Amino acid sequence: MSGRTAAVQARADSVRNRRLLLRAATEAFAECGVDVSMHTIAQRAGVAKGTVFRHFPTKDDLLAAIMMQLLDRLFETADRLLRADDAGRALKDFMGHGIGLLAADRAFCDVIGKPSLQHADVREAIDRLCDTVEDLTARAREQGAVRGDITGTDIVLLLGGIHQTARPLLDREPQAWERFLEIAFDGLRARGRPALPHPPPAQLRMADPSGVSAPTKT
Amino acid sequence: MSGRTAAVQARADSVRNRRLLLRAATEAFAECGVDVSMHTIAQRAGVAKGTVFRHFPTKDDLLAAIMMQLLDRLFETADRLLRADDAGRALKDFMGHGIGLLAADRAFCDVIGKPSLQHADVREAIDRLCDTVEDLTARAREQGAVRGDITGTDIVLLLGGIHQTARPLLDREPQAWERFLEIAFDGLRARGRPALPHPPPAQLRMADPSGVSAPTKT
DNA sequence: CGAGAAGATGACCGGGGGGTCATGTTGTGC
DNA sequence: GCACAACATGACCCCCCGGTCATCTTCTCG
Repeated sequence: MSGRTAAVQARADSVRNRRLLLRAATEAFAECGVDVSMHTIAQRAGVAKGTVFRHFPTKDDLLAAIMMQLLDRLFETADRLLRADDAGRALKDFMGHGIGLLAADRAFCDVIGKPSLQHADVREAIDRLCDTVEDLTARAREQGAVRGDITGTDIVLLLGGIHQTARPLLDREPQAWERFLEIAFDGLRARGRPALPHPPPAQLRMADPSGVSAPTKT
Repeated sequence: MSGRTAAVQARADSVRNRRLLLRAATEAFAECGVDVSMHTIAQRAGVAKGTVFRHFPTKDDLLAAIMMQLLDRLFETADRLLRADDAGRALKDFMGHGIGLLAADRAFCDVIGKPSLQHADVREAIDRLCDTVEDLTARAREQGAVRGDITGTDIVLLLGGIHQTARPLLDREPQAWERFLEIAFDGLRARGRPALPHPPPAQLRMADPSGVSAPTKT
């Protein structure tokens, strides 16, 4: 380890291409969703297809690298809002943030939507995020901002649902989700209403329980 | 036209295969969504791929034929509920019906989700359905069952959204959507709340305004 | 500047999609 | 029962996907 630069020095054009690639992939995934082709991404980055696979062995690796950025940013937001005074406001702000991300990135919707075929990193990041949302929700519940039988999993699920509600309007009215977030949040308050007809959903766990991440020493 | 049977008599095995095909396609689309392959559908029907294309020139034709069945049934339900006394209850029942259909048929979700690349029949059927939902909603609004600034388009959009909310739980808890329908409906009531932050969405029109269906004589 | 290694390239592969068509098969009217 | 039209079949076409690799280019270090 020779101080600043690592032992193996990356070539200048390599790091340049990697940057171009990440930028192009971020944009392409956001616009087109996970089904955008590697060829398209390569074109938008101005490199050949082989170069993409040199930097990211599989499409999943590339997708995971980009999703991790999004998830990390969202996690930071959630973690910061955990320190807010008004827990109800914080929860609603977080939901707005999450829905905004979903509206701006089709690939993010796709990844959140189907838990299959994803990198372990991504799955764990989602789980961490869910944990933080659970805390956010618990605080809102204690402060009476939402009814007592609402869980963090409800909130996580509602993120995708509210975005989906406003999705057909995305082109013409990009802010329409605010309307449906308000409706949903009014439903979450709903003081004096009878108990909800279905029990609270079990917590979503993306990382499979086979002990991939947490070595339980068995 | 020679009474019961048409001038050109269809062969017995042909109508048999057509029936098998429609059954298989209905099931396959419901289970796998619109991306299920024509080969798969042919296999499940017990016929060769060419036979599928003999009965339905393109995949879109087959999909449209099956979606029309669903839409017609849903339209009948909506039309019947229009005659109910309790308009709020009727609206909620209709939403439950629609969400149940979405939960049971992946292709239905896909078709409703993306308005592009669809048959004109399907688009018109969806528009007709939207009109009826508008009526259902107007009655509920007049009876005070939902707040005054809720439109039929809100309801249509919420159908997809509520289903999407419960979708990750579909395998383990197929009825979970009831919970989120209750939350959303509480939000739709929400007496004494401030006005919603975003104006009511414009009515969704699937049939393009180029005058394909309604000859506006221009 | 020269040598060598790291990187970039795009033709190529196997798989799977929707759709076609020459050929073989079968139901039907006379 | 015969002849013919309607029908069924599956090999085939073209396209696009993710991924590979022999070949060529370019950066870097001495």
